Amino acid sequence: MATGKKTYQNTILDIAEALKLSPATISRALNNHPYVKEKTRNDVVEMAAKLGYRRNHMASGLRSNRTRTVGLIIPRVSMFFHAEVITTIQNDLHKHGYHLIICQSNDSVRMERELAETLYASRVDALIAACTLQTIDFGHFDKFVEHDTPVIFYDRVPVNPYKATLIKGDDFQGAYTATSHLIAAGSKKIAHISGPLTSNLYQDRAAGFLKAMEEQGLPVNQDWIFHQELSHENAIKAMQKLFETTEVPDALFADNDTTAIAAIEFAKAAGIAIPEKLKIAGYSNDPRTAIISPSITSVEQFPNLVGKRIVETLVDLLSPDHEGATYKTEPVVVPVKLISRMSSSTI
Amino acid sequence: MATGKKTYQNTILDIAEALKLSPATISRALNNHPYVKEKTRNDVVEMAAKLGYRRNHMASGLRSNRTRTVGLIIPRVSMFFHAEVITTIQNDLHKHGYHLIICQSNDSVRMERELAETLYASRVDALIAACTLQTIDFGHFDKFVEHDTPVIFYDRVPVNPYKATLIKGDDFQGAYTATSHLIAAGSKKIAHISGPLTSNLYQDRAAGFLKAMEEQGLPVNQDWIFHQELSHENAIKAMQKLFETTEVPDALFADNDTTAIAAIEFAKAAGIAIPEKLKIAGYSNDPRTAIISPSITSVEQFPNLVGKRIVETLVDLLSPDHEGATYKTEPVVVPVKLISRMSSSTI
DNA sequence: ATAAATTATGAAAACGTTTTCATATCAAGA
DNA sequence: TCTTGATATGAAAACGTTTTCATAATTTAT
Repeated sequence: MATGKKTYQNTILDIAEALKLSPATISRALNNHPYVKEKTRNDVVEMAAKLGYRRNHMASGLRSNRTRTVGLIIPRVSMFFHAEVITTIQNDLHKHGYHLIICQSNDSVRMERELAETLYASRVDALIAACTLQTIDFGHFDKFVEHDTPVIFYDRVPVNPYKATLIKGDDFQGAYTATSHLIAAGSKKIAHISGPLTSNLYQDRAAGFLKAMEEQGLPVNQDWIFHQELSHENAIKAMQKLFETTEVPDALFADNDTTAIAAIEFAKAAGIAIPEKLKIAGYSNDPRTAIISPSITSVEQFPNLVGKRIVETLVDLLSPDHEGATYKTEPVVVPVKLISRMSSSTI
Repeated sequence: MATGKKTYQNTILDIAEALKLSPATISRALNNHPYVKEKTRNDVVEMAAKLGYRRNHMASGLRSNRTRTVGLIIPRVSMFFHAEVITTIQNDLHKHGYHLIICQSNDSVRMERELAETLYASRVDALIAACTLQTIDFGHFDKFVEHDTPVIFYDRVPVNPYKATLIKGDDFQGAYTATSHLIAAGSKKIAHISGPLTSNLYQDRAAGFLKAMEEQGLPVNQDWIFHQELSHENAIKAMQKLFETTEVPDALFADNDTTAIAAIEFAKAAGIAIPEKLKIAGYSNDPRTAIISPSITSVEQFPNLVGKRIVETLVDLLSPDHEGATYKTEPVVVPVKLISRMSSSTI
């Protein structure tokens, strides 16, 4: 009290003093620098623990120009798929001593651009991004690439080559499997409510759908294919269009579960029996698909696996002895799996 | 190129040089220090914009001992209520120039303790926490309080007085309203599946339930009251107990929607008509409650409002001209609202 | 045994800000 | 006009690390 002793947190200098060593040695010992005697390192680690030393990230980051922080930009944390991905990313990154700063674009390109700017200014060590569906120009990520900050895109990824790592679900396979499943269940006249083709996601799913149809020699009715924002309202509108004519489809492949749910609601209201008259498959395996009746067949995307892959990749790219480019040249593809439920049952 | 000019980011020194001023003045101008001439400030701000200057958080934080970062500890980001709260907190904090570091305890007290430790070491300017249901000892937050770092608890808050700000839903009112609603719909024999009484949440809801029953002069059957972890399995077990005897309840008030959903499933399987033979009300207004059939009456907690209140409070407590304690003495109570659906309908 | 190479440590600078202290300028009061 | 007090700026220290450079200690090669 009478002394000028500070009471807040112990620093590297306190350890140095206690051990009669220089701060430089303490720093080296704590950072696993090779040129530190085994005994010295042990002493330091022990004393650090004893004093309850915690590295000051700001001082460390200022000097070394590394923040041990990763930035994440996503449309919304409250979307089921993303919430699950984040859960894993956050948990796994924490194990590796990294912080995660989560930012939401609210599906606005302008916001996404602004957030990228902010995160760049915050000197994050790496950036993870699931872009907006409207993001076509990826210029706001250039800064990162130019300064060798790894960028990882997942879910919604650039269509054109970009110096970043891509991690995505197997959308082609998912759509192909779902469509094949509907066909195998006896459907012949299949409609497809898809998202906008500006996104790789929906391009791939559209291709998977077409491949399955073609493979089974089924005609594709262009009036039954919709490319639109996958909202509840849009889905209802599409259903109205589909069922206002005399010839109606006997199955629907929807690119997300919100659309599939809306379709069920519409069918119930219109007295269309599911799965007898109309079979439905959705995408993402949202928890709601298991709850609604009839329950909805959907494509599981394994968000936790996606998160795991992201962190694995990142840790590799950020490891001090990583060599070469700051991105993987080959996209990492995470498998998907069809979860079959009542909405596509044969009875 | 030939010059030693660095190309990375402009600093306060670059602005100083460009304007023939000292770095001190630049800093003051940028931080709205009163003793800076109007013209000077304008010049500085203009030049900063021109040079694309962005404050280096680490240098700033190191010197001023403020990180402009807020820590958040929650059980899981993928729970609907929390996902929504986070969405708002993150968006609003961002507007005020704060970063948010989100950490998940996975509902483990040990993890929660560890995360508190980490966030403390990270020198967050404030901490927001939604504790584990098992958290009874709040000692791991003492450090923050002792060092005048504001702590805000929401949702699950300490029962005993603690030098922190409490933000919670009106659980008493929610339970009271839901129960009264069931009674008004004609129910007389109401069961209650509640969470463990170690948490304020369930204490308040239990009290609200009892108040409503008492007020209407209805007897409370202790065999029909459960205090347990609110999982799907536990809910099914409770339902089995409730319906294995001759005298069965005609309504159920469930402390969360997972339980209410399980109850619906059980009732469907057991051939108990809802709402004719059994009326059900849940809690949280999870999206699934609107989807399932029959749809479930539930208590909306306005997560976005909770998030808004949290940030408001925080910004106030962190504002440089805030005086007095680092916490609010009175808890902030966010209103709730009953959403009436089919599961409690009178027809 | 001596030189050379390797390993281990310390001194001091550096990172980019904020802040204290000193000093200069300015407006107002006598 | 000269003080005074307020306003405005600058010089330099400080925050806690990491890192460069220099040097000391140790091992290996000759």
